[in-house]
Amino acid sequence: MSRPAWGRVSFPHQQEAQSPSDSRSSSGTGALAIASRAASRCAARSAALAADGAAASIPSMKPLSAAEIRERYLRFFEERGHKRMASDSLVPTNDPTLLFTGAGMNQFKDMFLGQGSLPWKRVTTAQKCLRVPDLENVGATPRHHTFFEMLGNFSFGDYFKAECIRWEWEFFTSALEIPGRQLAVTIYTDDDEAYEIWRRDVGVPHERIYRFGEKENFWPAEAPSKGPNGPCGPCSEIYFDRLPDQPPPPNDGLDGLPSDRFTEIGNCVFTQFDRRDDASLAPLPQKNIDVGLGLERITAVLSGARNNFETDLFLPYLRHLEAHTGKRYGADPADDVRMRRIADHARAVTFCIADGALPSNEGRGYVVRKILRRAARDGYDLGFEKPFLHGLVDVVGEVMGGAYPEVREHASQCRSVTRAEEEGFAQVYRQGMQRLRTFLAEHGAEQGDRAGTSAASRGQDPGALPGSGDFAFQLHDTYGFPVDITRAVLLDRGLTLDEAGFEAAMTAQRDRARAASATSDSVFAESTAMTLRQAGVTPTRFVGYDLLQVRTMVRAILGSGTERLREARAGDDVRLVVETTPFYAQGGGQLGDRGVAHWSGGRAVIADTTQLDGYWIHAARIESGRLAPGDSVELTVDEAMRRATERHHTATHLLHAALKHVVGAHVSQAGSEVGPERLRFDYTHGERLTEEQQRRIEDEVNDVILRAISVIPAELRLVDARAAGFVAMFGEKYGENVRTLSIGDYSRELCGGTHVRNSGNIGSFRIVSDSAISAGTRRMEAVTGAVAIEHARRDRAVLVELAQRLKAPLAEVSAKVEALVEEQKRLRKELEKARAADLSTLLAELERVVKPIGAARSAVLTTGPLEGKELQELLARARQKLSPFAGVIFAKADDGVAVAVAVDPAFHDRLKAGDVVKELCGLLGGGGGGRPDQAQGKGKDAGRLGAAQSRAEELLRRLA
RNA sequence: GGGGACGUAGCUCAACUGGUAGAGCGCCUGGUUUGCAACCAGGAGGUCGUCGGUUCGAGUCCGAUCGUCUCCA
Repeated sequence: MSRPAWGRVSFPHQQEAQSPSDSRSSSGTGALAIASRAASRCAARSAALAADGAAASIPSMKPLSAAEIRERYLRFFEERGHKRMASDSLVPTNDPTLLFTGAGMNQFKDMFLGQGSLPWKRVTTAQKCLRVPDLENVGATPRHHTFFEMLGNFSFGDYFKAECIRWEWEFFTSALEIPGRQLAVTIYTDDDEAYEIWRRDVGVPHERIYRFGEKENFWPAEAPSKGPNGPCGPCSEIYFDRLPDQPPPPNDGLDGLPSDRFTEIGNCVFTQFDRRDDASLAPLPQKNIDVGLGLERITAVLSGARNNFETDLFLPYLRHLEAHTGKRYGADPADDVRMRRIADHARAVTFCIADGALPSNEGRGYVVRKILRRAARDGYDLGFEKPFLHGLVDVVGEVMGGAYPEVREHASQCRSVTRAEEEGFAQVYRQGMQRLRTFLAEHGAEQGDRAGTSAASRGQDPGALPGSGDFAFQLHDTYGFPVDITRAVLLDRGLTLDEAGFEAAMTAQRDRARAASATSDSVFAESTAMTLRQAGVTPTRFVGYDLLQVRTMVRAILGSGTERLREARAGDDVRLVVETTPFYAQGGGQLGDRGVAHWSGGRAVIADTTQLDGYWIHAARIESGRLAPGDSVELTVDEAMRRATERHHTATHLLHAALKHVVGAHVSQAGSEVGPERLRFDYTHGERLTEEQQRRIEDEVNDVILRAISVIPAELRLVDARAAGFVAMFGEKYGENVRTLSIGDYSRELCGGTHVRNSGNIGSFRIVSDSAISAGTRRMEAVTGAVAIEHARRDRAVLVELAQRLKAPLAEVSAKVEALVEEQKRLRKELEKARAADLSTLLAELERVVKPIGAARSAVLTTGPLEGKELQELLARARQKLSPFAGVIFAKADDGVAVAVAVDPAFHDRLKAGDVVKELCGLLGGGGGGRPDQAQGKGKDAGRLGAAQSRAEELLRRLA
């Protein structure tokens, strides 16, 4: 786990207050109102939080907007030689071990190991981060968030403690003008170097420098004693002191302090050791600095707010909620918690969706869903009756869009996805309530006082409704119905939940999951890219925008793992890394190029190309000869494949634009895959396209193709591209410089793929299919160029074959089929009628052979082939007409004899239809069975029919 | 990564331990009616997600697969 520069609160006294008990006072009766009680337990925390408000104002400090603080920070470090880099996406691309970006340093992991490819040794960022472990605390405490921003400055083997500490101090005291007397710092137990710098260089008084152990002031926490191995180091935190005039507490006595005096506003991590297997801490050759400051906290401190939410970062959400619910923030502590939580979650969800993490039922999508639903419930409790969360997307855009343009660019996507999720949750909620009501009705909930005696004897909560723990778990686990709602509904009927049972089921589930997942929690996992860098291989130069063939040198040959090979021979499957390549590596939805490599005495086929952090990886099979690093090779891209892919890729851009025109501006891309055979385009839209819409889209795209418009790529700085109105593809990540693609004024998008030079090269465009892939998302597949012609040809072949079979001209195929279907229906009806008539005949025959045996009217009849269904029908009619009936029917067919038996319930003490069938079918070499009143089976040996018939007569005589 | 549930008519869902696939709403036809989900009679509509297996017989049991929902990590 990466310990955050900004982690869980690390001052020992900073545990947030917890209210010990539930509140039961509310008397809401509506289902949703009931749920609100669960939230009210947060009220006490919230009240405690309000109480400390008075101490917070700092007249000497300027209130600064969050945007201003962010900008001052980045500028401050730019002025000190740092490269200002953009925030990494919330979804880490090259790191499958992480669900979300949770700290500023994530994108620089390789740099910290001295193996990164960035040309800078100092960088600064404002990083969007998401963390979910404290989901339930959000809103109830002053400083918990899911989504937050971390301001960071980093040194990769460049400056170290002295500069770092001085600069942080200078930033706070000069750039933000926080009086030095209002700051306190912490250091790691024996980090005297840091102490000296704080004490001497900066001048912090001794009593304001606190020493803590490895749990609080080491990264990763407790690494010296517990690991993991690898880079680690002490850290030093900076705290804001709200009561600077009171004497600082002694180091030992900090536990007893009130929690609201000190707020952590910065953490400097000094990565200087390499922990080894024997728990020794060896000095690292390259010492790093990783500083993180929480923007939300600093904003709160500087604006004198009593908590992070009452700042310009969050107030717009609270006002929006006030306006739409009629409730006033500050009027009711429980509602305040809800409003704060909604504000936090609205930001989190919007940023996640904008970065391509859509709500779903697994992985990171599930986390997004969980956050979104948490907020949806708070909304219900606040009084919203309809989906409302999507209305906050625009607020996120207003507050954050300046620093993070993606939330504005993808606003319509965020709105529609959020709305669909809200509706999905409403559904889950309704169904859960229904199930719960049924359960309560079946368990005598109306006699609540009776419950619990047996529960107590099993060691469960006395008074708990038996079985309610398991049921609540089932509701939660299988149907997603929140347990606190279940609890509240029970309370409303004077019942309590079997908490012990619920916990047990929950624990079992957790244990199962834990046992099953053996995730490595190493922050610095081995990677192919790192192996290559360690070996001194330079990143690949890509020239494929202009060239399809180059002569170059092999730099590395990799086997299946990360190991490097000295040589590859005929038959080997390897991965080649070369100096310069014309092969496009899979990315931006476009598949990697295929082709061949030639060298003197050998040849390899390249089946796919991918990219890893600047290295182009060519998946190759050696066909002949030998190849070793250092050899010269000629690489040739399969041109037909590349050109076909380009046609599909450029067409994808046209399709995107056409969809927006025809279907609506809310449509945006949700993924795409472009290859030589077809293009696949996923987009957000709630309902199926009409034939008419599909036709118009096809027409529009083909129209642009016919107009033969130049397709113009260009390389721009990202900021300039955005300013020029180029649309960023949803869910994609971009570097400093981006490639843009213009197709006249028809389409302007950011795109690093390869394209045709003129829209006319696409040839033609045909939609192949359009279907739903999940709620709110559809997938369209289309083909272009020769493939489109091929498709048309295939369709025509089907038509021609159809016409031949129908012996009709092409134009009349449809009418002919319709006539055939009609005919078939008519025949089927006629057949049914005929069979019904047949059955009537058979029934009449049955009546003729029926004879009384005892009280029963019984018969044994042998007929021609009958279907099982017809036999059943015949017997059913016989039972109705000849009641009380008992009889056997043998239906002879080519493959055996079907046997059906009916016995009126009045005779079941003597004869059961199932038994009769079993015996008769046994005689006939088959099997069968059924209910006592009616049964059927089949025998394969028709030759023994006579024996079976007489046995049947014999059995029926038991009724006498 | 590991669990659980569900896929049946246009929609919402039934079908006991395997034994003739149903209801309500909607739709069509005819009639009656004309103020808030109108009524009566008749009718159409289903490869029971897909593939394979067990069985005399599979919507039902077993396996695989696709999809949806949900929980845990």
